Amino acid sequence: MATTDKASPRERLLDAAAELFYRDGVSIGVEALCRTAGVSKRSMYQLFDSKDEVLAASLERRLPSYEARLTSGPDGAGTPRERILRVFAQLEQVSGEPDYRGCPYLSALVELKNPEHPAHAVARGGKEWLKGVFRAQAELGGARDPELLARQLMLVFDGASARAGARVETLDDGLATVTATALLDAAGLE
Amino acid sequence: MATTDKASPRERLLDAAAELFYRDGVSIGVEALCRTAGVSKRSMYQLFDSKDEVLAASLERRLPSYEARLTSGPDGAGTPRERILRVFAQLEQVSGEPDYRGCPYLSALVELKNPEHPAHAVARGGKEWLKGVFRAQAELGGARDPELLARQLMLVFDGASARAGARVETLDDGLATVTATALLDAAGLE
DNA sequence: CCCTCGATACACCGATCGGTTTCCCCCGGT
DNA sequence: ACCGGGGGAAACCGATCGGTGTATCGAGGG
Repeated sequence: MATTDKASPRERLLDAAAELFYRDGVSIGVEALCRTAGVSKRSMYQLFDSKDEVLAASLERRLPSYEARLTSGPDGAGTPRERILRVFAQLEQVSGEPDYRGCPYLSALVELKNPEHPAHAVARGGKEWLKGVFRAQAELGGARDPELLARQLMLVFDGASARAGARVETLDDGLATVTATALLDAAGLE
Repeated sequence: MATTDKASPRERLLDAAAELFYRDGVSIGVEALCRTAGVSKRSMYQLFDSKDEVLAASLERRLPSYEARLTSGPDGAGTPRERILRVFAQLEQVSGEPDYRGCPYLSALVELKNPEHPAHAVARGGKEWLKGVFRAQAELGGARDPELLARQLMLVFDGASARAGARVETLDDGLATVTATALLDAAGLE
């Protein structure tokens, strides 16, 4: 197993949590979590206060790689339009993988109806970050209303990831990029 | 209680299930469900084969009113553009209610990761119906690519409902209608 | 009047939930 | 060689999970 080899118990727990939480939803049991992480329940509970904290920490840990993947490409290069469209192209690409289940942060927000849940704030942060990226590029590109454009792009991004993850839509024909492009054009982005 | 008065056990169960499932997610227990429905577990299990079937049936039961609400307005009237935008206006309106938690069918699709779940098919049906409405109006309105436009509108609809339900976005300034309008224009709808 | 049938209450099933505690082993320090 | 402590295995906690078995009740129809 990839997550069972040599790594600190903390890392093994966080990796296993990210995977199981993503695949099976919030209903992972502590038992199953610790079993696949190769860590005893006792150790888990002295590393974290509760299962909820483990979930929050696991979402937080994935943030950097999540952000890196979405904004990947020839480093720092490209026009604002290209940078924005690259996010949607990445989404289209990853959504084709057979075990794709949608954006983990959106799933968390939908599943954790209680906004007080520690993981809820982390997920909100992830979403806020992406919106910030869109907004910054919208400003750079001279969009008429950068904030509005960023919010519109988030609708498309979350709608696309949710629908693709639920297998009621397919993105591999460029649906997301073509939709985003229409909005960029309408917003007057260069 | 609204759902506890006089109605068949079946109806009381279905109503309670719709409410609890929507408010608390898939994790409602059979015990709590039956308690709030005022129906004994024994009765529930001779009306339905399993809890999953109750959930599927409750989603199915709500379909007609769900469809009616989204397409409401001066009956049969309006241009295709107006008919489409009315759906988004309705979404914006209902999303303002304090206990709005997003489209129940999208939530079901996200929470029930297993596509074999009986409720999964029902939820897919609800989504397919709305897409069909969009497509039909897109054709009537002479859109360049009705199928594409319908899929784009679904992205916006689901993104908007998910984000509003998760309280990371607010629709009351017309975000959904303005975004849909941009896509209608880009698609060449009359 | 009685009898059946639908519905109820409630105990019960094994499994699992999140979380705690106990016991023991092993490893490092001296 | 000895001792201390951290971590793992597993028992244990009360609660709840989805689901069933049983006995009772009450209303309606012959």
